[in-house]
Amino acid sequence: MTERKKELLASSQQVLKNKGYAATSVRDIAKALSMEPASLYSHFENKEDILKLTCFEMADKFDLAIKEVNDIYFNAEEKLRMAVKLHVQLLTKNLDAAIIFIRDWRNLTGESLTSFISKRNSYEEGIREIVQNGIDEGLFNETDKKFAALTILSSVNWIVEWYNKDGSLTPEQIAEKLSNFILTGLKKDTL
Amino acid sequence: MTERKKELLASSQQVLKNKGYAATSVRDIAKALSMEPASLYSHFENKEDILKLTCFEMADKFDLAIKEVNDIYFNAEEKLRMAVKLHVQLLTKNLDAAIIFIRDWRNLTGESLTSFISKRNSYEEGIREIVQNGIDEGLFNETDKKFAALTILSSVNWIVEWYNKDGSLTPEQIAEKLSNFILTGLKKDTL
DNA sequence: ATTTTTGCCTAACGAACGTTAGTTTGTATC
DNA sequence: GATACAAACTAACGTTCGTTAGGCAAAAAT
Repeated sequence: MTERKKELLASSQQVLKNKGYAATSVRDIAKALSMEPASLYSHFENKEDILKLTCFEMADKFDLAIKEVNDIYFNAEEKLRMAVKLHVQLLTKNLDAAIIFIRDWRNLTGESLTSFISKRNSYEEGIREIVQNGIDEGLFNETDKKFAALTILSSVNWIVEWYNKDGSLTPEQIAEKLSNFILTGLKKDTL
Repeated sequence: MTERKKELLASSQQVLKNKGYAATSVRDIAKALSMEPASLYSHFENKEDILKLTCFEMADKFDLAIKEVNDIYFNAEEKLRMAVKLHVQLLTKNLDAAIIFIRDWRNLTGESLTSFISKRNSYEEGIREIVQNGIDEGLFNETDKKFAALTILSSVNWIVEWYNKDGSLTPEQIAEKLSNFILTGLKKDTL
């Protein structure tokens, strides 16, 4: 991908995240790119191509991150903390793309959609593995792995709804708070 | 609202949840209702009216539920468990509407949008209150209330993404699992 | 110096969009 | 039997949609 294309993709994402993929027209995107609608097609195959590039670029980054974590000989708590930290980093450093990735992947069609879902499942499986590690190590409660993985992912992904890079919390602080919450919950330890 | 209108609204929601509000055309909806597109306008003001009715009907139900919970003299743990239980019940008993409510409220415009957001904030504030109760009672860890409320809500709302009424978990079981997770997290109590 | 490629343009296509006007049909009410 | 109302219809409106064809100027490659 050329520098120009990356630049155009980033600007496209900036406008797509506002109203969502389906409610944003090619003309809206073109305006944000300061060009005529037809000129878009010199860079992208079609409208969905922009969505495809966005979703798969993010999916690939997450895939890489979870594989990295699961290849390391940490204990489950350390693995989980690292997975959350990397996840939060990916979301916050690519906030526009992340918002589209999380909200608009359903608008993919055909093979793109099925392939995206399978990537997503494999990431989810990575999280489940960590939970299983923790159970095997006697560190985590015996639990419904699928349920736990989904709950973890939902709370992590939700940060794109409120994260503000000018806000008071750094991505690192968010990751730590979130990890603590996932690991120990709200309740005080009743010794 | 007449029975007929309720029935039409329910069928509209069934089709809207599939592709999302923005990607679903009035003609799609009409087809699901076995009528001509123009006939829709005998019952609804316009397309957004359907979204508006859906979002506000759900918002009102949640509003009622949280007020009910916060008016009861339970301790914070009981309040939280009840809030989660009611929330899960509302989502699962109105799954089609809930999916639209959660995913598509952003497509509201003008006064509807601002009013919806304010209702949403007030519900969120209700959850924050419960967390504050728990802190005051010395039951919950001193924590970032806003952060905690958002994390709780994200994990609860996420169930619409995987809940299946023919699945193995009843809404009650889901609510209990979720409450346990929120309260105590993954980690085993280390006595 | 000439050719090729790139990046954008103008113009326009056919299709789909949300919506309106006016009409017909069936069903209660008087 | 006449009247009123509701719920659907047919037909079409103007707009916006995603996309294509073809051209033109500047930059890069030969």
